[in-house]
Amino acid sequence: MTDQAMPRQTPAASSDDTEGSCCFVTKLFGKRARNREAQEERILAAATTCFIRSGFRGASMNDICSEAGMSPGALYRYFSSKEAIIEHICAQHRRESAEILDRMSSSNDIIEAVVKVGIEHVRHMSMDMSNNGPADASARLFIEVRAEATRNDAVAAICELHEGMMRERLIAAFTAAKEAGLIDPVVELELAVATLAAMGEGIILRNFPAQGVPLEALEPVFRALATAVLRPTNKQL
Amino acid sequence: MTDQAMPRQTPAASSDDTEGSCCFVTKLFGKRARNREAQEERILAAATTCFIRSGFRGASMNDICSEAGMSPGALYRYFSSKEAIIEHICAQHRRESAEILDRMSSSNDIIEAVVKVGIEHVRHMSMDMSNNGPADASARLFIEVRAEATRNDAVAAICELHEGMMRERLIAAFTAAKEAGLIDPVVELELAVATLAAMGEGIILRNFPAQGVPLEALEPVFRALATAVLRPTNKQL
DNA sequence: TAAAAAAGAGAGAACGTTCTCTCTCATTTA
DNA sequence: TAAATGAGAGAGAACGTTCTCTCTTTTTTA
Repeated sequence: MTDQAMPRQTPAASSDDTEGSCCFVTKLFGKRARNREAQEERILAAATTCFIRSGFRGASMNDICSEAGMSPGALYRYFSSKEAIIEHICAQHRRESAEILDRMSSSNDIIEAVVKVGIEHVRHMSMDMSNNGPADASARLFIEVRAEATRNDAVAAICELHEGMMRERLIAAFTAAKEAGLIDPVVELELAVATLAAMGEGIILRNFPAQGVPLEALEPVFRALATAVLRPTNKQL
Repeated sequence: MTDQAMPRQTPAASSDDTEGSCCFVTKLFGKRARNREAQEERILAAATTCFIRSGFRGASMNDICSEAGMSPGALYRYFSSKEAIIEHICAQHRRESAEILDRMSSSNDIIEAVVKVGIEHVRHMSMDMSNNGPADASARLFIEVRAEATRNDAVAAICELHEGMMRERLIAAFTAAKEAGLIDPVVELELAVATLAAMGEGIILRNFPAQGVPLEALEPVFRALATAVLRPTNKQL
């Protein structure tokens, strides 16, 4: 099965050149620069679609060109290699995952905060409609990124970078919660964080929402597991 | 980095033709048949090594031939295509995972049985020395298989087959345990099985042993999570 | 049992295709 | 008009697979 061809289009032809393009600012923020960004995004979106459909190795540059409605000559003006596109997409995906943690509430119920972040993470992975592909596109890409990381050092480094950030962020929140008496003092925070992360990723990997388990059903599961990990001796508050 | 070349060898040259080759039994069980099996295994082992190193798409048939010390002409006598080798290896890997469940004890402590199976699963995935590759070779292959299953229908069917068997096996054990009063009556067994499976696979995905978390440290984690899932209201027995 | 025929197994060159990436030249934009 | 942009042919390597040929082993024939 081959990729759908798209009619080639010159993006600047989309006729909204209302903004004035004056002086040297044009160099950095003018139409040219904006167009370059738009083209890069177009390529990345097309590549993401192709990679989800066929994998990093399975999708060819021709596939990506067709999907983007662009010639190889044009595409290579924006990205120097397929590897560069892969790394860009991996970084983007891992960054988006990490950013979910930034929205974690610092309320005084650490268990509920963890549950909310877990659910949010699964929702983001399994019900992403921003691409026009399958709902679980992001989860598929996640598996692909992880597989790539086992043999591609650059991708492994990207994953490690963002995972380290997530780990730190969680450890900080947990340390505060522990001091506030919201987490059992016997809990080893590093292991707890690793366990919760493994759980979340396992649920993404098995793709619960796509298998008929609704997000709401996942909530008590997350709560039970978070409680088991953070309050093993079951003291309330 | 390219694959190591191996000196070609004619397996029949290994001069142990002590067994008499008489009558029609030779046809099915004779040297020829045994040799064919040995060659198939040689190819599968080589392919596994290459696939772990470079992925299903990243490893070429030439890589596999070099690793097996065999020419393409010889290899294609045993497997009709690369796809056939991939499917064979996927089936083998998933079958081995499923078989771990067959050794699950039917003792009267369901939690401990689950813990043991979980640990055994992680050990099998993360500390497999049967290949001479990395210790977590099996875990890497697992991720690759899962990634392939998202876009290869044949591989997806293989995964689904074995997963269904595992699910049934666990549901049966849990149903018995529930009737014996070892599992909280409010527990939905399907969701419990799915949750435990996700946890196990998440831990394999994150590769705890390779990251410095020893198997023994994993035991209380598994126990806490199994308890949370199977006895949410925390009645003892 | 000895010679002849058939089948099996493997090596390695070669096939057609597809891959990533480059080059040239035309067109658009500032 | 100079610089930026894009189309598309295509180079060169690598891909999965097949082909032909040789050598060995087994089976059949005399």
